[in-house]
Amino acid sequence: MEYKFTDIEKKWQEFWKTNQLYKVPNDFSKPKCYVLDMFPYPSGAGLHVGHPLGYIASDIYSRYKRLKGFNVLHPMGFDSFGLPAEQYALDTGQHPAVTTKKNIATFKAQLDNIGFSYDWDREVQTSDPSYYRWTQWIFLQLYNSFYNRKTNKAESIKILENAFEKEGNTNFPMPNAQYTLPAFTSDEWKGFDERLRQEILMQYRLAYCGYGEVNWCEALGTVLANDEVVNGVSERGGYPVVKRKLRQWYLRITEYADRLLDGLQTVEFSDAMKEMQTNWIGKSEGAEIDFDIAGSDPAVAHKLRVYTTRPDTIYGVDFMVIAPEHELVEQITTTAQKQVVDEYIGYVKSRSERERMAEKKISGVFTGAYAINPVSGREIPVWISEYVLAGYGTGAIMAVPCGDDRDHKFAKHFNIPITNIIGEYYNGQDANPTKEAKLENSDFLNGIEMMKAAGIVVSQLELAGKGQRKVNYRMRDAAFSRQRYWGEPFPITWKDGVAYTLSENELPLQLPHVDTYQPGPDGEGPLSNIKDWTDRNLETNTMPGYAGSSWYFLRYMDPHNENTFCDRKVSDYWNQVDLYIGGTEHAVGHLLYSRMWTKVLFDLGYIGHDEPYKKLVNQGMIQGSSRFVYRVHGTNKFVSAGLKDQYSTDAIHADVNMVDGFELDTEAFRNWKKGEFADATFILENGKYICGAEVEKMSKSKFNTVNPDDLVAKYGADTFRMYEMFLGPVEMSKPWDTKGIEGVHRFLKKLWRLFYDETKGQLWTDEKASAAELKVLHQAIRKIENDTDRFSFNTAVSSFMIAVNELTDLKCHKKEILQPLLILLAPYAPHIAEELYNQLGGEGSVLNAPYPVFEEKYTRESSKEYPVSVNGKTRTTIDIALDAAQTEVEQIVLNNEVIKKWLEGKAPKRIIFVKGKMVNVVV
RNA sequence: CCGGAUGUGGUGAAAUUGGUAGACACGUCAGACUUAGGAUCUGAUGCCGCAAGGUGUGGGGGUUCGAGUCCCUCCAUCCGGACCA
Repeated sequence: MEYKFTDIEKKWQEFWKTNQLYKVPNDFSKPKCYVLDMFPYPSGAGLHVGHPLGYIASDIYSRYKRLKGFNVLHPMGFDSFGLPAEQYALDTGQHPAVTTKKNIATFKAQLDNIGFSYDWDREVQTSDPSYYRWTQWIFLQLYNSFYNRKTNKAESIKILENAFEKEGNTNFPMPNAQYTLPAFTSDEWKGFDERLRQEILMQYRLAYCGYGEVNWCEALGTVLANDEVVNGVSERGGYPVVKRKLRQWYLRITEYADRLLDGLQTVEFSDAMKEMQTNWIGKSEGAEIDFDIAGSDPAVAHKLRVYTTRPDTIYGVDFMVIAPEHELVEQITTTAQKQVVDEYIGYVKSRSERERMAEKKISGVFTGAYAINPVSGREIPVWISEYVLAGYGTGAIMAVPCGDDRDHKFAKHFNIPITNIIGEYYNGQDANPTKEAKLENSDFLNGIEMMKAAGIVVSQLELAGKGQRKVNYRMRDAAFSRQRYWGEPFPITWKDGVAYTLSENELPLQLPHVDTYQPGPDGEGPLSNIKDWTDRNLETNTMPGYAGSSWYFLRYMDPHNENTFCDRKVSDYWNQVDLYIGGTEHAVGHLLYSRMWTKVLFDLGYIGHDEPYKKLVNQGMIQGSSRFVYRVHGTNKFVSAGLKDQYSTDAIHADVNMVDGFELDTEAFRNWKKGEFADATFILENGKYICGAEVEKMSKSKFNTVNPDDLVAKYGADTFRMYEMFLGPVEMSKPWDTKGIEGVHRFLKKLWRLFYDETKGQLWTDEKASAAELKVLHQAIRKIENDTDRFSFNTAVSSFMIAVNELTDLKCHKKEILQPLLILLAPYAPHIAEELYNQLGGEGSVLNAPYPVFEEKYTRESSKEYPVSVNGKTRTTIDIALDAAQTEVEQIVLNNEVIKKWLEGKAPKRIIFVKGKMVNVVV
């Protein structure tokens, strides 16, 4: 009997489906394990071999945990709102709902082909009204909450309203100090009209509407989040992005900065990932210091407030720099300098964000004004320069050229004298940002270490009322609205400029059907073109892509609940995602937003945990390995890669699927692209046409995509699964190479031959296993269990191969050995494992079999022990090297080889002995 | 510039706490069975060398009885953040 993988896989996939073996009950009596993949955006291109890498890893782990007796939640769904579907709709007129549905069907078929153990009953689609109903509901919770800095958690906005009524906002300072009315009393509050009250409350809400500079992308007609902008262009499409003021919705994620930072201590993310999130949050501790402007009327004295992380360098301040957009610019510029300042500001405005980032030219201009150092009383010139950013800190800095590189370059460029406060740490050539120097030229701070001085300076400034400690974050509130159609509508109506929420029983607010997807007027979204929508005064923005993905892991737990987004008892049971697998590209987007939403839902008491993911594994990207053919310029001749230097050629992408390794199938090439190259002639080397190669991103346009369906058809899903794992560690990025898949396929065939012989048929027996056979089995159990536990799937696959090789050598066909081996294999190659397990007469499905238990006694070496006396009858002096933990040696176990040598007269000179085990004998 | 990661045969890669480097597989070579094989099996395969032997984990230095693994330094590649005071 042959290994007919296609029949076997079809048979068992149907069996699992009809018997609902993947159905996961919310059975609270069993220990749980939640294994989650980042759900895909169902693009029109379908899956390529890069996608399933993480899915296979998580599927193996889920099946493994299931065998270990856990109730495993391993769901899949689709992040089906998003830009590409809408872009496609704009191009073709096809409704996003239609294309999305089609794409999802394709994805599901492709996924099922690989044999994943998803419980499709729990599938979620973010664009489904029964799902986004709850996205809208959670939005309302965000909208109706504020962050109470006293209790350090989100609380109902009603608590805030009551407080305002009683005592004004003295105990609840406004998070956004830029607002024109930062403080008010109880009486004032009572006097405010509805509109003003609502406007004030808006300054506190966790989801709020405001005007702000946003990243506006003209080409996409929409606003992008900071992390969707890469180097001044849009991440998707690479279109230019400019700043523009628009009415926008935001999430007040900045209030959670500290908790998002602290939470990282409690989760198992890679150091790289934690680092990225930490950098994105960008917490820095320092001080705000007020400098008076010299000569100004004390009554209206202009204070210049700066932010610094190094208050200890206060005596080294040689000049001040304020951002060109700073509000004080106009007020402090002297008449003499007015013209040059205006010119400079004009110049800065003419430069795009991109230019400012690309060419780091030193530029700036003196305002004519002087500030007074609040500690030394020294008068310091105030400059304007674009290297100071209006959006960070206070938009103004105190420049310490001897300690900061940018300040130093600026001082040198404009010939500003430099005060050295760090002695020999400063060489006159380059700034030195040391924190270790003992201060000089710093009056009462002289001789004090910089680290200590910082505290002293801040304390003194605080006493004098000229400064205070201040923590700054680089992270901004997240823009939460898009001028787009294909997203969740906001459950908000507008009346007289005041936002009102829909009531919960009006949800879901369904996305209306439209015939055109063109943007509305003034950068508004397509919804503003719909009369019925605008008549109802509904918000015309929609939510961004990350809205639906910020909580989907909760919906999987209780997907059909119509009373709540997820029952509290159910979320308490499934709790955190035990293993989350996905790419690094979501490091600062999705992962931060979903962490914030989880914390909010936790604060409001809807769930019992405040970090969504316990452990995160980042799968590497599978790149494409492109192939090129070289056409001799201006001809129809193609020259093999090794000879191309002799000609002038153009490189053309050739489809990797018609190349075997590097050798081109020239016939296939002639038939490719409807015969575009039908008349091609080839200049071969050694009778072959060799292609050039390059590693690139996997993409259809580069003809380097490989469809998993093709590989499954040729080798079977089990081979495909194991091969993807065999490629290397899941975390590592690597180019796809189909070549080695034969080896894995060969392994499965070899395994099959332990059970069946083509001529003899069934091979397995009920004989008792030998010690050698048991040793092979138990070594395999130990290794594979261990490897699976630590996600080292590539070495686990190797261990299977070793075991099967050894059993083949031993001609072992014993059920006692083979059956446990199949259970070990079931997570990796479920179809063949199920088939053979069944053939052996295993009870029920291998999916529910008990995992084999490793017993050490079977793996012990059976060697004889030779006690050797060292202090008694010595035949020679032996030097015994011990490791630190070892204090004495009672017995040395020598192996036969050493004894033999000893008897030949080669006495050991030194025996190296580590942790009770002899590791080396120096003869 | 800052931060993180990686660097091991022709190739993908192994090597739990420092303990025989290169497991396992691809590829290659030789052979067996075959009408044939892109099936299967056996053997060889880091490099230099006919051999004995030498050498070997990006380069250099160090700690150690012993270093792919730890420390210092330099180089290369990839990823992330970048005028954040």
